[in-house]
Amino acid sequence: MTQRQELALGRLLELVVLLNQDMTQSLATIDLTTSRTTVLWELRQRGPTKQNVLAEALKVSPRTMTGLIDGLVATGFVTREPHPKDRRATLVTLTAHGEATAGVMETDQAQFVEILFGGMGEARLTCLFDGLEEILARLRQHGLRLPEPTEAS
Amino acid sequence: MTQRQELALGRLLELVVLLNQDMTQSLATIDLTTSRTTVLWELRQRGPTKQNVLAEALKVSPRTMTGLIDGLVATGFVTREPHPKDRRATLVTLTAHGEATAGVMETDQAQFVEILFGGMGEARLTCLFDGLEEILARLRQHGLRLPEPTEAS
DNA sequence: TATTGTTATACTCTATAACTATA
DNA sequence: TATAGTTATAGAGTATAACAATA
Repeated sequence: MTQRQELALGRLLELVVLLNQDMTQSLATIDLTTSRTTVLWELRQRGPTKQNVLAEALKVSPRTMTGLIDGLVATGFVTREPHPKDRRATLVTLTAHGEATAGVMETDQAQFVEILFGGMGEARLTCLFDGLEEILARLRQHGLRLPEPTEAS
Repeated sequence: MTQRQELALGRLLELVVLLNQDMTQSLATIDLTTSRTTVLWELRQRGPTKQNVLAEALKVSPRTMTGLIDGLVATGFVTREPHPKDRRATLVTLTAHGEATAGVMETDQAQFVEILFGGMGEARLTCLFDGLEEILARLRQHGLRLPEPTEAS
């Protein structure tokens, strides 16, 4: 492990932390959490959706999805509607507020991109992008896992 | 917002998610969480430390630190020792197991670096690093925040 | 019998407020 | 009076298991 590689990992982790913090904070100001926002995002793409489908999309248990929807209903982003063909199921549906919020998030994303990459040279952007791609590929190749923790103690 | 910028943000967020998942999973196999691991890391640098110092280091409330230490005590990574000069305070101290684990994590980090950057060309590594630095600088400049969420609904 | 979503239970991270022991 | 850490309480995300209603 060269020192430059170690530094690069440091920057990467720093970025992970910062991006998480920023997103969490910003979303909190509009009564959202990252998990609930992901649900909103899915609903925007899919339209009214069954809970189990959402649970699979987020790779989360059905029970956890119940909780997320509970929160979104309580804060007025979605409603639970009866499924027209299957009385066991409910269709989670965006409210007007939910739609509006999801729409605004697209604008915000554009502004965020501007902050991160605005005015960054073509060459550097390409290079950064390719680097990220390569890291992602490597991570996926290794089964998306950190090295098996060498047994401690 | 160009399409390439949008793609770059996508990769960045993907990486954030993957790194978080991987770290969480790997740590779970040795009975740790990311928060508790951060405490371990601090203890390794600082030696026996008062809880309030740790709370400030993690930017977390004293109450939250109590919970984190409770967990680390229960799983055998640290002990609470009386502070020699201040009977109000406790000194959180790594056990042998805690020391060993913290040590192993350094090795793991090296392996992880190898996965991410091993054999990556000098030029690309430099470029990636510089790109990350630039993004971090931009984020910091903008007060570590996403754009003020344009009022929804 | 299989599926959908719930209740029941549990663990983690997070916070504020009130309180105890000590400085 | 101020500080260190606790109990009390609360909300959010996560999970498994048991169960009701429906397919």
